[in-house]
Amino acid sequence: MRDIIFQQLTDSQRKAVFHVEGPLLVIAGPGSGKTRVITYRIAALIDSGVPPSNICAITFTNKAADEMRQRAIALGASAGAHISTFHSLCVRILRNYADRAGINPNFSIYDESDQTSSIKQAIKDSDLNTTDFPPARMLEAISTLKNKLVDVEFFQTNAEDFFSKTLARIYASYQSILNEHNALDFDDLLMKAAFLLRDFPDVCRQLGERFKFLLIDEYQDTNHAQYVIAKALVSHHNNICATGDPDQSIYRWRGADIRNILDFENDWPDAAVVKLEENFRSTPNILQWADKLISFNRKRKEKKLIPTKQSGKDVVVNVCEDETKEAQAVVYQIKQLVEQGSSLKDIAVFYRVNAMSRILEESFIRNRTPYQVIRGVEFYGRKEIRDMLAYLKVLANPSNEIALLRIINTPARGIGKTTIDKIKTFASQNQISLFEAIKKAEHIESLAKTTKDKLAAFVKMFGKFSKRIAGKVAPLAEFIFTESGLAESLQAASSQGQDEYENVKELISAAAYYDQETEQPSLTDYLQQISLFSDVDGYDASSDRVALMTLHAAKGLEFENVFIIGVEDGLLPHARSGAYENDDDLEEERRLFFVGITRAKSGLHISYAKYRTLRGQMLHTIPSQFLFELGIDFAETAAESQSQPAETDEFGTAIQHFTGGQKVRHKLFGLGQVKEFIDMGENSVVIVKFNSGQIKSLMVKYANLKIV
DNA sequence: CATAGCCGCCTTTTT
DNA sequence: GGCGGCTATG
Repeated sequence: MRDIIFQQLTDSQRKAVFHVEGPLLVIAGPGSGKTRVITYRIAALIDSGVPPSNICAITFTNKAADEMRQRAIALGASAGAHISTFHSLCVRILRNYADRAGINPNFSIYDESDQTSSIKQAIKDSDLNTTDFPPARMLEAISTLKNKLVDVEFFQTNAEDFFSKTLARIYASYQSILNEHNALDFDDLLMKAAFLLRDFPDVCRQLGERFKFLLIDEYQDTNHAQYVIAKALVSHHNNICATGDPDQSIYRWRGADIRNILDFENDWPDAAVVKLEENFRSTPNILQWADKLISFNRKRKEKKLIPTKQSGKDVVVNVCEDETKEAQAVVYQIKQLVEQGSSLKDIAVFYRVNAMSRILEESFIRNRTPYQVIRGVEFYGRKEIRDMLAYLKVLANPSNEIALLRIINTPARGIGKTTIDKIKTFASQNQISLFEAIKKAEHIESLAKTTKDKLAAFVKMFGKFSKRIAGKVAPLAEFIFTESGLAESLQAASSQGQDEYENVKELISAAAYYDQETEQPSLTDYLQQISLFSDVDGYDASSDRVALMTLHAAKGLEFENVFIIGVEDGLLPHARSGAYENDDDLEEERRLFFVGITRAKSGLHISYAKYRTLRGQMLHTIPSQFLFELGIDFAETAAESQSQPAETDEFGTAIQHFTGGQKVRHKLFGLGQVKEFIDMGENSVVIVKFNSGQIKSLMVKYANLKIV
C-alpha cells in the first residue's frame, strides 16, 4: 500500500525520501511538495527499521507540527516520532535536564507583555529612564544577543562603548528579574538549550542517541541558536535533513540567518543535495509573476519554478480609491468567486500589518460573509484569558511575580496599590519573593488588620488550589474560575462580560482537550505548551470562512484564491522594515511578497489604494515598487477596475515633464532632486533622490510632485 | 481603595 | 485610532 504512494513521487522527490543516512539538504521551491517529502521520509525511515522514537522532526509552527503528525499517522507511520517546533523541543529538553541547565523545571515562559514589564523594571533598576532607553528597543537588542548566544557575562566583559555598557547593565538586570521570577523568555529557551548541549557532552550524547535522525523544515528561517542546537544534536551521527527555500526566508528581523541554509554544504561537506523545482500548486500565470518578482533579488541562488499545472486565470490587479473601497472590492470579488462555485475556506486575504484587518472585517460583516482573522495573539491575548491563566501560572510557579500582580486584586478584593507597595518593600528587605511576603503579611507592621485578613484569605484560597494541582488541568481551571470569584465578576458585568465568561469557558474546554490528548497531563506542561501557541496554530482550515492574515502568517499555507491588499510604497515594502536603508531588508520584503503570491493555486488578486488613512490622516499613496518591477500597466488596470470609475481630473490633465537636476517636493518624502524622467505618456515615471537619501521611482500622475 | 476619564504615546512582521 | 498609565474624584 505504502509502495503505491511512494510510486507517485517524482524522481527528485524520491531521491529526497530515500536518501537515509548522512546529511541531506533539500532545496525546495514553493508548492514543490516539500512537506509531503518530509512526511514520506519519516515513513521511509520507519520502513527501513528505524524506531519512530529515534526520529525528531522540527517544524516552524505548532500547526505545521500537528499536520505533519497527522499525515505521518495517515501514512501508516506509527506515532511516536517527536514532531514539534524548536521552541517546544527546547522546553522538553530544559525540563528533563533542568538541574544540569541550572533552572527550576516549573519555569514560566514569559510572553511579550511579560517581557515588556520585566524590561521596564530592569531599566528602572539600572537607574535609567524609559525615554532614553525605550523598552521595545532594549528587548530587541537583548533578543538579538540571545539569538547569537551572547550571554550576560560575555557581553558585560566585552562591552566597550557607552551604549554597550549601558545595555549590558540592563541585560544583566533583566536576566536577574527573570531569574527571580523563575521565568524564561522565548529566546532563553533556545539559548539555554544551546548552552546545555555545549557545556554537557554527556547530555549532548544522550540526546544524539535518542534522536538518531533529525529533520528540520523551513531551515532558511533558523537563527544562530537553532543552528547550534541542530549541529550539536547531530554531532555524533550527522543524520540531518534540512529542507527549505532561501527565497522564502522572511524572519531576518527575528534573527533568522539565511547563511545557515546557504552554508549547509560547507557545514556538512558530504551532504547530498536535492532540488525540488517543480511546482504542483500554482498555475503558470501565477508562477510567472512570482518568478519575475524574485528575479529582482540579487543575493540569491538561482532557482527555477517549473509549472506542472495547466494555464489558468490571469492575475488581477485592482487599483482602488481608498482602503474602504479596497475592502469592498475584495468582498465583492469573493462573492463573485462564490457564485462561480468557490467555497469560502479556499479563499484568503493577506496584508502586511495586522492593523489592516479591521477595515476588512467591517466589510465582511456588512456583507454577511463569514471570515476568521489569524492574528498573533488574538485569543490568548484577551484580558479575561490572561487573568485566568495568571491564576494557573502563579499556582504552578509562585515566583511568577507578573502573574501574581495581575490577579492579586482581580477580581477586586480590596488589595490596592498601597498594600502592594508595602509588600514589595517587605519582600525586598527580607530577600523573599512577593508570594512569600504575602504569606508573611501578618509580620508587616504598617498593614491594617483588615488588610492582613484580606491577604490571609488570598493565601488560603491558593492553599485550596494547590491541593488539586496534580493531574488534569481542566477540572482545576474550572475550580479556580469559580472559587477565585472571577466567574462571578464576569457574570455580574455587562453583556460584554458574558462574552468574556464564554471565552474562559472555551479556554477550559481547550484545556480539557489537552487533558485528553496528553499522556501525562500536568499544569506545568500545559502552561509551557500554550505559551508557545500562536493564533496561526489555531487556524481552522475546515470551517467555511475566508481566512484573513498577515503575509508572515501565510507561510506554509495554500489557497485556491488569494488576495493581497495594500501593495503600496511604505506598506510593502514597509517603511519601518529598513528596506529604504539597505538592500537586505528590501530583498526580504520582496521575498515576503513572493511568499504571498506563491500561496495562490489558481486565483491571485493584488490591489492597492490610491488613498489610505494613516494615524487618522488620509494620505496619497504610491504603488509599491514591486508592482513597477512586475511591469504593471497602471493605466490599463485602472480602466479595468470597474468598481471604481477613474477620476477625470487625473486622466484629463497633461502629464508634467521633468528634467534631471530639478529640485522637487513630495508630500511624504519631502525635498529631492530629479535623477531621471522616463516619458511614457500618461504612465511617465520620474526617479527622484530625496534628501533623506532614498531613491524612488514615482508615477508622475500619482506622485503630485511640485517643482521648487 | 475603586473608578472614570483624560492625556500622551506609539503603530511591522512572531516563536 | 487604540492602549497604557496617570490623576482626580467618590
